[in-house]
Amino acid sequence: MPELPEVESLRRILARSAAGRRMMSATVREGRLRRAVSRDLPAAVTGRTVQSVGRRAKYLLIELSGGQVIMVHLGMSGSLTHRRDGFDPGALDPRHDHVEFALDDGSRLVYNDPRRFGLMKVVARSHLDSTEELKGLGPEPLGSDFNAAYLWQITRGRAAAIKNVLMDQRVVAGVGNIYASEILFRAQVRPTRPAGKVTRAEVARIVEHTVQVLREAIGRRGTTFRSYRDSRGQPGRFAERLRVYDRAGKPCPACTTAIRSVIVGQRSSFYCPRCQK
DNA sequence: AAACATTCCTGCACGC
DNA sequence: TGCGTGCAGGAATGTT
Repeated sequence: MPELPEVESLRRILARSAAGRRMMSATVREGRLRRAVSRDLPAAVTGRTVQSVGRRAKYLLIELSGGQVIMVHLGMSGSLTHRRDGFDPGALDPRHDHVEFALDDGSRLVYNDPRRFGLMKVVARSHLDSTEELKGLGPEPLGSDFNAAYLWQITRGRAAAIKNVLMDQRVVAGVGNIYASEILFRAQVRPTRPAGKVTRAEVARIVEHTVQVLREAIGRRGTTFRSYRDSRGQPGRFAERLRVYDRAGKPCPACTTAIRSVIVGQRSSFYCPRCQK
């Protein structure tokens, strides 16, 4: 489930464990991701030192000496693990260890992605914000630019379902399918509601719970259903906090009515027909 | 065996 | 008409 909380968790762990380390080599075993990994990548990063690790939306940004940044997106099924002796790969299949960076302390950063919907590229830091990937992104959901006034204004007149708008990365960057369902449950708004018909009070609740859900998920290092692992190889622990996602037919934690599932914008969505209007 | 955590692209409908 | 925008649908892929 690489949505924002998963990527932010990776960032925090890597910022502690990989910062200051020098990259001794990079190996691309399988470069056919969403876009092909450039052949120049190993040469561009070898010998560089990891200065810091950032994030924009669901993109992880590994900042290197020399002004280069490795931009990583985990797609649907990707993970980036920091491995040393004794590392337990958990559910990760070594056949999908596509890219590997060897660090100067003998540890390795390994990008694993079964479905290969992810992305990895090297960009000059000065050009980061003008890349195709980042330039159209909306505000960070945990930043001050994402507020009720903004969401109110951007939803007016829109016929699309509120859940689709919330997941539109140009509207707000980082909310994916799982958290969208959870946010709307807490905000008591049905995922199918036309965005333009969501009231002021509801818009305010959506913003409030977006922040609350994402913060809580970051605190639990994300959500794991199947193979997602954080950079230490551990599953995320937000899965046990999910109130509606993947719980069709089970009782609503608030009122015990059976949770329903519905397809919105080709993505499965879950809601309580009683609590959510 | 149908479903799926992501993004990107196409094409249609609509309004100015 | 032509252009921009909004929106829906499909595709990429391997696993369970």
